[in-house]
Amino acid sequence: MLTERQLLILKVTVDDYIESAQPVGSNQLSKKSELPFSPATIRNAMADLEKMGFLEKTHTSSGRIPSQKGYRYYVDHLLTPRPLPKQDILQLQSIFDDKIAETEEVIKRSAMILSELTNYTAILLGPDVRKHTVKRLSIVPLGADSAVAIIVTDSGHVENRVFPIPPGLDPSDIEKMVNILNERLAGVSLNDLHMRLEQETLSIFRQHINRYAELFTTFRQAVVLPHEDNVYYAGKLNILKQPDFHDIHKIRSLMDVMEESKHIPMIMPAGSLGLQIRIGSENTLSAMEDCSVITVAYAIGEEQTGSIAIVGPKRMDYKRVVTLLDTLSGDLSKELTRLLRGK
Amino acid sequence: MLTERQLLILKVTVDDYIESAQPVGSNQLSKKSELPFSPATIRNAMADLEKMGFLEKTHTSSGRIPSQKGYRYYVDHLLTPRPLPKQDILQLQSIFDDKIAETEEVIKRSAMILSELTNYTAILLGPDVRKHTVKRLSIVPLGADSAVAIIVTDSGHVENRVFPIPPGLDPSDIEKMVNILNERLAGVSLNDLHMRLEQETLSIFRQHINRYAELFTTFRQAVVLPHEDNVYYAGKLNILKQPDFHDIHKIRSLMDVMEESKHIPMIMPAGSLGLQIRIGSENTLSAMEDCSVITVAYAIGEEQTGSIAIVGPKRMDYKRVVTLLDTLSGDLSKELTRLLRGK
DNA sequence: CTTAGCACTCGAACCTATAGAGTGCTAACA
DNA sequence: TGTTAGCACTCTATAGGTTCGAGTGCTAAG
Repeated sequence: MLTERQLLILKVTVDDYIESAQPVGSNQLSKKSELPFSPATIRNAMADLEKMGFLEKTHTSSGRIPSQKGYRYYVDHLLTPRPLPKQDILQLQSIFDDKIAETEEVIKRSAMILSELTNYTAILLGPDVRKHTVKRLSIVPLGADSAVAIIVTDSGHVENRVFPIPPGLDPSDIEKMVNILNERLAGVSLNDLHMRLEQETLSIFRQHINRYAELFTTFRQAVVLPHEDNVYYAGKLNILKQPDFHDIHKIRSLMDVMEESKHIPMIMPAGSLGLQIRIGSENTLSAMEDCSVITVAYAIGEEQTGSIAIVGPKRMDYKRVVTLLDTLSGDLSKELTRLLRGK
Repeated sequence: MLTERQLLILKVTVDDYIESAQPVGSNQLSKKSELPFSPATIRNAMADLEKMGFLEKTHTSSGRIPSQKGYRYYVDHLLTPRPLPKQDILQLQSIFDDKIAETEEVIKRSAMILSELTNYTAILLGPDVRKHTVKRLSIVPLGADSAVAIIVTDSGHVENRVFPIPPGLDPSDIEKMVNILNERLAGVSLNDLHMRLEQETLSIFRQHINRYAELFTTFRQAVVLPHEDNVYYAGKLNILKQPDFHDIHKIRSLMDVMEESKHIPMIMPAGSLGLQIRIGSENTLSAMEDCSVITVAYAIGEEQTGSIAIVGPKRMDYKRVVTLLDTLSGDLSKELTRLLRGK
């Protein structure tokens, strides 16, 4: 068990290291007014903390830095959230200042502001497009042999894809097809669209449309969404500002991993409610073993969710980021739900 | 005037430095079979080349590296284009392998392949969306108070934006409006859209639609396109592979500049036909003074153009990149024009 | 005109000494 | 008994010195 004093010293050590990025020594600490002890006393306590695995030395006679376990304890027990400075609150609220009507636009702005406020990298995951439902389908012919298929969802999101149409097709057939599609598929989620397309409309096409087979096949291919996940990054270059990252190779593999959208689920695991902090090797990806990631979910209405992640060095300003994310996730949920309801 | 031998030695020196990234010495060069001279002879020639400003020394007793003037001369007079290896040609052609119908998709893939083939950063500028013409306008109401405006262009590009609609508006009015818009504005370029909207449709709205003013105002705001230029990047992280860039601050300001789309016109000036090479400080942006940029334009049909840029170190493999860009720009023009014609 | 020879220069790598920050331990102190 | 002063010790970072090697410029011989 840790004594009061040890706790205090652990906290101050971590705080100091977070701020200075330099190993912390007992002399330095003894100068702080929170710690009215002599360097020797602090040394003893730090030695204990090291024995227990909360602190580490970079070499025999250096000051100490928090270990992974040290950060973990700090985050779990020593984080005294402090209200955000007004300046920050104002800036967070500026996200919603202009009356933006688009979910995606709001999310993009959130990412930007967040990366500016933290100086870390912000990754925002929008709500899963596949849960959106079809509001309107349309097909706009572009010329003799191609057309663009457009799907508008209830959220105002628009998916579109150009696809080839069989040559010599009667334009009125396309019109018929669009009507049937809208009649049958309005309200279907994008996820089910592909399946329902066959179930509900194929037989009707067969009855009403000449040469339905070719048209149907190419259209179906167009609406299989190899949609990019809607991930928004901001402040990718902020990593380069951190003194913790000096090794170009590490930076590269880190940036590589973050760009690659297939790694997103590893960085911000879905389905976790509330705020999550992963420190160093607690991250699944080895390229991120020197990083900490803080994630939080937000909600849009009752069903849809998105998530926010901040990626920074292990030595990140947890206190500040946690408060920022807490606030933003609340605001974002409120605002986006309001937007959704309006529709 | 330069002698034959000096030319040869300049060329080999630049070639060697491009390959090795190390200052080139006379001993090293004398071992090459292209240069059957003694080190002393080569030394004399190199001393001359230095006096004339084509080569530089990093310090008194070091080997030499090409100066800006040296690169310029090399590029202007000593570049002997060499046919592309089959491997590269195959990979370039793989861009058009799948029958992709979308211009944007083709451009994206080109950027990717190009950055892979060169190991530099590729920036591709798509054709100016503002020159595309309206194929179909539509408005899809999302609920009581908002709707999404959709513009499909002749190229198959889709612009969309959510905008608020006045509460209590008659849905049939929207339908009327869409009909009028399509009747009057089909074929208008996106650039002129805003102007023509007022000229051609406002008076008609006045006659046919109740409360046209509010609807018109918000709709007009929606179709003012603060469209992102369609710029596609690939291989942004390739800079980190170059041994020339070790200073994290320089890397950061370079990456910063490249991300910011407002700098794009500075990086790849429009309106230049043919292939352009800018070396070091020939670039307008000071963040790019250690880079070379090679740009080339491509055409889509008779009117539209886009451009391709490769950003790498001054010590870039000009020969290879020039050939690659020449080939790709031709292929791209052909393929995209074909795509356009089909519509 | 070319080249061999040679003295010279400079950076990179390595060693050494020193200063300074920090530690652990012991003994004195309240 | 817990706290602190004192002290020897450790290790890094820095600066200075030496050596090695690659490269140069110049001169004189071929």
